[in-house]
Amino acid sequence: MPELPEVEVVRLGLSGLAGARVASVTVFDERSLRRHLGPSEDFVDRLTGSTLLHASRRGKFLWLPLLSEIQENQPAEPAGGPDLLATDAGTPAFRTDTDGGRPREALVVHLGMSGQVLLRERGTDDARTRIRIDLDDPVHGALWLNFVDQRIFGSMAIDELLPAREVAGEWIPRSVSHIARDPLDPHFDDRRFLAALAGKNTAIKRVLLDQNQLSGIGNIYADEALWAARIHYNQPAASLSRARAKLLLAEVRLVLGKALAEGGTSFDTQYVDVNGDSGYFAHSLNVYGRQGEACPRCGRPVVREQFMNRGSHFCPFCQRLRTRALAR
DNA sequence: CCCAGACCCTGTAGGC
DNA sequence: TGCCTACAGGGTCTGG
Repeated sequence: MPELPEVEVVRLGLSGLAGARVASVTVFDERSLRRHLGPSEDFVDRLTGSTLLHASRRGKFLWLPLLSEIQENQPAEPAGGPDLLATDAGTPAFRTDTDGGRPREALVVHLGMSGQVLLRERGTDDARTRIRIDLDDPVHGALWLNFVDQRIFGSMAIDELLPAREVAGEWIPRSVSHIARDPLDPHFDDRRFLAALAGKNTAIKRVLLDQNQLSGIGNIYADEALWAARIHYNQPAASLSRARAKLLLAEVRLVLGKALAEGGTSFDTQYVDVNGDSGYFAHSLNVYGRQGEACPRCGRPVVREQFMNRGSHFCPFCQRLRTRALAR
């Protein structure tokens, strides 16, 4: 179940693809294009022939900016020079806009529950490959990028790049622009997040999972961070003291950072990096998936309850639901 | 606007 | 052995 650390590992694996050219695209299952606005032919046409640039990420979404064939064939604008239009045959025309060479759109990837991006030598198939991108890479040669997704909650799409809100020169796909920054992002706004918490009467876990408030956290890391901060998943967000909310945010950062350092969580073959290797964070989990086992802090059994159509794992002793505002 | 819950999707595990 | 059901949950959408 890829969350921020897992997606970041995939992003790092894809960053080496910068400069690779898309030779061809095959869509085996159109359901994997659910987020693409337009038919699959449009997806294939816009991707084929373009060059991939280095991968970016916002929360659990990642994207590879695309340089189109047309842009590549255009000569660079002369520095400081006036717009030169063709005056006779054979003289190249230059674009008038100053950022004519920047990527206009990107290949957006979301792994959903079971998505994998696997880089293989050309000709190496993977079971349940929904989309294949055939690449010519200047360093690695002929590659297949196999988008594998058992449950098809993930997707690929081509989307327009827009300027990011807070940071000049940063671009983000339109379909991702509503996703909040993740808590490890240097531009994450702590004060704004804490203020949002104070204004929400809903359960704290629901807020942690709300990608519009802060991104990158899924069910696993929500449970782990709440356990570390000793907060019950159903505690109303607004009932947390500011100190308690700050502690929770710090624990979120700790658990995400630790998982990132260990290469992401893995329980089975559901999550793998671009080489198909698993992470090792599963050994570090304190409550997730450990119902019935001893709480690592107090020794009492960990409990699993249904919440938001998901399992919530917690220690009923360490994480008690409090009806009055938390003092500390 | 805020909030809660339904829905999508399929390989695997477990019961009988 | 084989059939059946329950289960996993990220993100979007709808309805109150």
